[in-house]
Amino acid sequence: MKTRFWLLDVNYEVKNDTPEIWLWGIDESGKRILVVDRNFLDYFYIVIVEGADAEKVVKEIGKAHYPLVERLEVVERKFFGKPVKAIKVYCKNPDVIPKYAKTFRKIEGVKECLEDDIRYSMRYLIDNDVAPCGWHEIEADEEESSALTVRVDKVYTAKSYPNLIEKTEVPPLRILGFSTICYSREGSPKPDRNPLIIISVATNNGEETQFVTDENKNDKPILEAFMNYVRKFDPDIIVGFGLNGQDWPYLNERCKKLRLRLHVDRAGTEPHTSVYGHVSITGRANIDLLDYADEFPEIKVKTLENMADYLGIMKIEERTLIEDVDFADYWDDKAKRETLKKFSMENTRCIMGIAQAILDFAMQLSNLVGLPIDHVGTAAVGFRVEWFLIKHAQKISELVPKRIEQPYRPYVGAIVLKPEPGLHENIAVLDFKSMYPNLMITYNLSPDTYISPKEPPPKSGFYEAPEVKHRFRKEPVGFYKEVLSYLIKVRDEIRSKMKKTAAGSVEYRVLDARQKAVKVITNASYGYAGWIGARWYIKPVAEAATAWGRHTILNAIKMAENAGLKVVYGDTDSIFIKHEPEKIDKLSKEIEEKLGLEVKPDKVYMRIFFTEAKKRYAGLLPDGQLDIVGLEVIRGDWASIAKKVQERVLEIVLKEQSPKKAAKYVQETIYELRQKRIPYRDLIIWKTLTKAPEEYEVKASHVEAAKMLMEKGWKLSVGDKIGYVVVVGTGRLYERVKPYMFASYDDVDMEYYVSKQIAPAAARVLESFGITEEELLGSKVEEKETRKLTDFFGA
DNA sequence: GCAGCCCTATTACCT
DNA sequence: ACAGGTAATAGGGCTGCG
Repeated sequence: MKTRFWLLDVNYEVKNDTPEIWLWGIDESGKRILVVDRNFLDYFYIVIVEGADAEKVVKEIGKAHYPLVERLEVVERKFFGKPVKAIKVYCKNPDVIPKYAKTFRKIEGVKECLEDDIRYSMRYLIDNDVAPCGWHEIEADEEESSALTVRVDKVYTAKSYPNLIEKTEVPPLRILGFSTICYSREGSPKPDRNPLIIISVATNNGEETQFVTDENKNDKPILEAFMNYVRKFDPDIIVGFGLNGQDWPYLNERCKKLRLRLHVDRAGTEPHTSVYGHVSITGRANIDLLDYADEFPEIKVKTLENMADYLGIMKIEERTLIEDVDFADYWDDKAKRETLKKFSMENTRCIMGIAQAILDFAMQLSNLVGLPIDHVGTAAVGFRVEWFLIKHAQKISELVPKRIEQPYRPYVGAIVLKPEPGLHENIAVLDFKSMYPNLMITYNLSPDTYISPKEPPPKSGFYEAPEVKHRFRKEPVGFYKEVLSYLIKVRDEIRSKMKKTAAGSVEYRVLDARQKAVKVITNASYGYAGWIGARWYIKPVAEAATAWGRHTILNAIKMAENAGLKVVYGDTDSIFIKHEPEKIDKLSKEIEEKLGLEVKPDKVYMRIFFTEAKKRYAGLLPDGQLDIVGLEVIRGDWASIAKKVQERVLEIVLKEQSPKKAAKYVQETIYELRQKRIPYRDLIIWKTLTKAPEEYEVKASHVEAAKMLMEKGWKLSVGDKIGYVVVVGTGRLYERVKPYMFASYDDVDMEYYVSKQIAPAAARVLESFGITEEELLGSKVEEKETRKLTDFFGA
């Protein structure tokens, strides 16, 4: 019978050298199903040396008799666009492939083995055009009494391969979110000594539950209760914040210690860490929302509360936040324990809210890229692009290259113009639409169209990049060009469909998530091309893209100037010019005609302020919004107080055009700070630990703060953000810092924040208007104070 | 011993 | 573990002072 299902998760098992693909899905009636497919043979390729005899290699392998080789097939494929002869080696057991590939490489006439590094489950998805988070139809028999002990409504045996069907909707899914609190007085909790004291769970049917230990902090019962709850609710998706790095490893270890089996999946196995460091829970999708925090660069410190605040789920001001250091105190103090419980439940509520905001995107990304939803989040951008490419390579018979370790060789990038410092009125921004992807399309820049210097020019012609002189065939259409054209076309289609869909409807939301996913992959394509870790890395491809980019913008600038439009700034693919609508209109048309790339008039600033520096400016938009770029306001490594002051200064300067008023405001804030009336949180400075503390060549504040945390038992790792404050004392700056949780307000050195935070941030703007840092430094305010006193005494 | 200079390490931004 | 271009701060080495 035919069955239609939406694919949630995939895994494989090997039984007696026979592999089985397990497709976990939800059918149209909402039943949870498992389809077992035993029909698909795994394989890899042997590439034959040019001119060598493939049949001879086939015979050679046959002679040695490899029992797990099922079949050999001589095929024609392409490798970097060039035709190659290859042998497709079908194997009974996918797990022997790496070993066989290694062995066969040594046979005479064999150039190399390829695609032996593609996992069986991914191979299955790619070859059969099966997409996670998408609908499929399959011919399958129901197993009446399955021998499998799996938690689903129905088990099927596949009789055909699945067929992709067009259907955008997502079936109703059961979603469970949870967060945990551990008890520790010795720094970071460790599973062998510290119990879990609270587990807060919520589900998308509105249920909220807390599992809280007794006075003895005996967590065995609550762990059992939690697992029972999960199995009973039987979620399709489990969400949390920091699940892969924190919760699951901790739960795993803790259960081991308590001699419990961590059983939360649909097949009776334990959660296990898999590719890209994601934790896999068989039959369910385990989604760590922390992985999606990177999609929001505005969130500087990637914490649950910051993310929830940013997404408008729960405002920080409306919460009582409790630091990890204080968990034990809150628990031990009966009066405060309820606050801790409330905090924990709120965390889970935040998780459910964020999940709602992100799941559509995650599903669309998974569906587009082809990686199962639980992998796609943990996979770095480069790998997402790569899987999308691999999926496409299969369709055009292009073999997937091996990842080769390469030395880092830098190349020249984009052009940035020096701005015309100071204030400007009515400035329009003209942007090239997706410049790099479009350049790659226009000039057919691709790994498979590149002509190396030793090759003769092809008859069908070639494009030669300016400056760097790299050549690319005009024909045939390159791999990248094909993929990028498809992405751009699809995104346009989605967006026009969105216009016909009611904004706010479910379909609209899904479409919007889809177009965002497409955009993310499109925009990352140039970066991928220049990434030395890329399987399809060919430096000249990226180098030619930037060369054409420089050529394009320099020409655009020339045209603007010839049209009598002064260019006041520009960066990579944008030019900032005086807003003269008719001239700009004409210019846009000329650029499109002569340079073959689309431009779009972007913003028009009523007023814009440029510093002396590139990449740092602030503009006032017609709706009164400030657009701040590169300045301290948007940097995460400045104290909030300095950022707030600078933002207000910019607002006064741009809206009221009164630098004097701004200066006065700065002096007042400095006064407030010295009076200790500025909240402590506004004085914390956050910096990322980019390597292990001992690897630093020079002493640095955040590293010293990190060391103090580690000494007190806190586990820190590379990538963590360290929050610290500067305290009073002598010596170097790094000798006067403390992790913010360890210092008190009275320790803080206000003069540091005056002279090294507020003053420079404000002066960055105000010095353009003749107000120096010294003037801001509060001397006048102090004078006033002193004068008052002298006046008093003098009277 | 330290101010002043210059260079480098470090971080986080822009497109 | 997508690219290069850029700004800004603090550390650290060195010179030269007296």
